[in-house]
Amino acid sequence: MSTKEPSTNRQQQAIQTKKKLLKAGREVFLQSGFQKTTISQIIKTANTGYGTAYVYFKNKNDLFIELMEELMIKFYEIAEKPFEPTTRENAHEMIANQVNLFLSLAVKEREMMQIVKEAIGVSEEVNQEWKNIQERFIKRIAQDIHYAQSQNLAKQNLDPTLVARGWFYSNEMFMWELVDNESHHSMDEIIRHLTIIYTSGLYFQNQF
Amino acid sequence: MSTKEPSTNRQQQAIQTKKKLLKAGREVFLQSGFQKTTISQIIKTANTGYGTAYVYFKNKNDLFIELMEELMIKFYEIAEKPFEPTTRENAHEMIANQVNLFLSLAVKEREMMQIVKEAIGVSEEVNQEWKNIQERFIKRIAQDIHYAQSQNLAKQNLDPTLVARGWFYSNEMFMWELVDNESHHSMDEIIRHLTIIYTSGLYFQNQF
Amino acid sequence: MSTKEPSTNRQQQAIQTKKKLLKAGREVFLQSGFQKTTISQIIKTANTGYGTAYVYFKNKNDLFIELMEELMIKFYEIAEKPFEPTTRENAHEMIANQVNLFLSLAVKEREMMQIVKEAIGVSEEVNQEWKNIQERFIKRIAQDIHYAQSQNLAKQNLDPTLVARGWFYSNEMFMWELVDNESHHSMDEIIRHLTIIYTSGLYFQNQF
Amino acid sequence: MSTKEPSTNRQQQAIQTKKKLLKAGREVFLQSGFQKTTISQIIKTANTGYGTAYVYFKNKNDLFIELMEELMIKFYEIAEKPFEPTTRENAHEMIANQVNLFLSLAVKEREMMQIVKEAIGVSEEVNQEWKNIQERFIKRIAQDIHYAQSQNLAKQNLDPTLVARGWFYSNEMFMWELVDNESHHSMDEIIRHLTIIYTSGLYFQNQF
DNA sequence: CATGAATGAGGCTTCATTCAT
DNA sequence: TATGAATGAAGCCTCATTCAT
Repeated sequence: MSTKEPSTNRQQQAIQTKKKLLKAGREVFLQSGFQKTTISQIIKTANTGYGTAYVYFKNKNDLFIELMEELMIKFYEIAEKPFEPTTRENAHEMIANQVNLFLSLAVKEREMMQIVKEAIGVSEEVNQEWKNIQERFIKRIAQDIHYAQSQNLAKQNLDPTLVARGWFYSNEMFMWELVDNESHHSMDEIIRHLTIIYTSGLYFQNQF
Repeated sequence: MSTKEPSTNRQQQAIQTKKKLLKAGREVFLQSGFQKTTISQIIKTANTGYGTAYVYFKNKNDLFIELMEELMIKFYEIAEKPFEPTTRENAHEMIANQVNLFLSLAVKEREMMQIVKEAIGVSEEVNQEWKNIQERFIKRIAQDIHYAQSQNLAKQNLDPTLVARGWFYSNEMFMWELVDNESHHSMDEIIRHLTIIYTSGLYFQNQF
Repeated sequence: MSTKEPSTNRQQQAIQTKKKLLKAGREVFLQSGFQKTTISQIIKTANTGYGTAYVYFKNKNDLFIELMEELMIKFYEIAEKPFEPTTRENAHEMIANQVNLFLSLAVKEREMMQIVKEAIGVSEEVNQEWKNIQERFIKRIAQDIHYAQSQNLAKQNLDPTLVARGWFYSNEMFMWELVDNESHHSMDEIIRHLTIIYTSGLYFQNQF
Repeated sequence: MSTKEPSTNRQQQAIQTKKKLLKAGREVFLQSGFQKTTISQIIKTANTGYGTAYVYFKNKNDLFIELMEELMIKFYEIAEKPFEPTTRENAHEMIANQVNLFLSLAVKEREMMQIVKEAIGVSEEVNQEWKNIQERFIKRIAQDIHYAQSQNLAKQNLDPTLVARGWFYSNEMFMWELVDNESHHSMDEIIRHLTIIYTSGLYFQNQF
C-alpha cells in the first residue's frame, strides 16, 4: 500500500503544476494574443521554473492545443445533438435551434475563440486541429441530411456531404464574424436567414 | 530644369528596381511560403542592396500586399459582372456561371492563393486587405439580390446583405478547399450544389 | 543479523538495477552515438527512476567507461598472448597472427568501437581509459621485442618501447579505419603489409 | 571611378572585421579549448556585435576550420616537398628530414595543434577536414614510394598506398604524442626509430 | 537613389542534477 | 535504495532595420 499511495501524491502535485501552466497560458494568450505570447511569459505567470513547462508541453502550440481542446469538447456536444425531424417545419425548427447553440457558444467563448482564430492562421498544428472539428461537424450534418432524405423531407438528388459542407461553412463564417464583433446584424436575424436559405432557398419555387 | 530629363531617367530606374523586387518577392513567397520568407531572402534574390528594399516597402506585409493586389484586380472583374436576370431559370444560370468564374480563377492562381491564405492568418494587414475584397463581393451580390427582389424573382422578406454574406461565405470556403487541393468533389458538383441550395433550398416546398 | 539475508536480497536487487542501466546504456549509445546520448534517455530506456542512475554512476562518462571495460577485457586477452619465437619466420608468423586477432576483434565489435572512438575524442576520461589500453599493448609489445632482441632475432640498437609504440600506432590507425568501414583494402592485405614493413622494412637491404 | 572605389573601402572594413573575429577566435580557443569555447566569448573578445559573427561564420566549427586552414597550409608545404632519391641512403636521409619537418612544425604550433586534436574528436566537420589533410599526405607519400619502386630502391610487391598509410599513421601518432607533451622520448630518437623501421624493418634479413 | 556592413534584442530549447519523499 | 518532479543556467541563432557613404 505504502508503495502506491505516495506516487498518487506526487502525481497530484504534477497535475497541479500542469494546471497552473494551463491557467497561466490561458491568461497570457487572452492578454497578448497567440503570436505575441512567448513561453517565457507563460512560465513567469505560472511562477514555474523555466524547464518545467517543457516537461509538460513540447512547445507553445502544444500547450495551446490542450487549452483549445477543452473548449472544443463543448462544440462537439452541440454537434452530436440528435436530429430526427418528422416534418419540414420540425426540421426547420431543429436546425435553427442547432445554429443558435453553435453561435451562442462561440459568442460566449468569444475571447478564447478570437485567439483560436488567430492561432489557426499561424500554426499548422492548430489549423489541423480545427479541421478535425470542421470535419466532425460536417460528418454529423451529412448524417442528418441523409436522414431527412430517407424521410422524404429533403431533395434526394443532392450529395449530403457536399450540402453539409456548404451549410457548415456559412455557419462557421458568420460565427467568426460574431466572434470578431464585426457583424452588423443580430444573431437572430443571422439564424433566420441562414435557416431559410438552407431549407427553402432564395428564389420562389416554380409555380407548376 | 535639371529635374526634367534626368529625373525621368531616374524614375525609370526606380520603377525597374521596384519591379525587380516584386518579381523576386513573388518567387520567394511561392517557394518558401509567407511566414518563412524573409526580407533578406527577397533582397538577395532581387540582387538589390539591403537598404534598397526599404526605399520601396515598409516591410514584408507591404510588399506582399502590393503583390496581392495585382491578383485581386482579377477577382474584382468577376465581382463586377452585370446581373440582370429575367426569369428564375435565367438567374440560376447566371449565378452558376459567376461561381464558376470565381472558383476557376482561384484554381488557376492556386499557388499564389495558397500563400494569400497563409498570409491572411498571419498578418493583420493582409487580413484587412482580404476583408475589403470580401466586402466588395458581398456588396455587389447584395445589389444583385436586391435587383432580383425588385423583379419579384426572389423572396422579399430577406435582407439582401445578410443573404449575400452567407452565400459568399460558402463560396469562399469551397474556394479555399479547392486551392488547398483538399476537396474530394469535382468543381462542377460543387457549383451545382451551391447553386441549387442557394436558389431553391434543401427541402421540398410545402405542397398546396 | 537482519543485515544478512535481507541485504543479500537488496544486493541482488541492486545488481539487477545496475545491469538494467548498463544494458539500456549500450542500447542507447549504439543508437544515438556518444555525444547525442543523454542520461535521461538511458534512464527512460532502462525504465528506472531518474535519481536511480545517479546512485550507480556519476555521469555519462562513468557509465560508458564501465561498458567499455567489458569490451577492453577482450583486447587485453589478445595483448597478453605469449610470444616466444625461435626464428625470424616464426616471429613473422606470430606477429601476423596477433595483428589478425586484434583487427578481427575490432571489426567484430565494430558498432561499439565506433562509439568508443567518438567518446575518446569527446570525453577526457574515456580518452584516459583508452590511453591505458594503448600503454598496456605497447608495454607488452616492448617485452616481445626485447625477447626477440635477446634471441638475436631483432636489431639491438633500437629502443623496444619506441619501436613498440610506432608499431602499435600503425595497427591502431588501421583498426580505426576498418571500424569506420572506410578502408579500401582487405584486412589480409593490411596485415601482410604491416607485418612486412615492420619485420623487414620497405627498402632492399644493402647488398654488401 | 567614384562608383568603384568606395566599395573597396567598405570591403576593407569587412575584411578587418573578419580578421578581428578570427584573431579573437584563436585567442579564446587557445585559452578555453574547443568544447568550452562559445561564440559569445569570441564576440565579446572581438568587441563586435552579436550578429556580426554570424555574418562571416555559420557557427563555431566554421570559424575554427578557417583558423585551422591557415595552419594546414604550412603542413601542405611540407607534404609537397620533392622526393627523388638516388640511393637507399639518400632516401633514408630525405625521409628522416621530412619527418623532422613534420614533427617540428607540429611542435612549434603545439598550442593550436592541441586544440585541433580536441576539435577533431568533437566536431564531425573538423574531423572531415583533418581526414582531407591525412589523405593529401598519404597520397603524396604513395607517389614517393612508387618512385622509389620504379628506381628499384624499394620492394615492388607492396602496394604504395597501403605502405604510405601505415607509415603516415605512425608519424601522425607520434606527432600527437609530442603535441600532448606526453612523449618520453626525444624527437631525434623518434625520428631515428621511425625511419629505420620503415626503411629496413625490425628484424635481421635472412642470412643466406 | 542605392548600398550593405553592423547590430542586438530576444526567442527557443536542452539536460544534468537535486532533493524531498 | 529508489523515485521523478522541478529546476534554470546557458548556448544557439535569426532577422528586421539602421546609417554612413
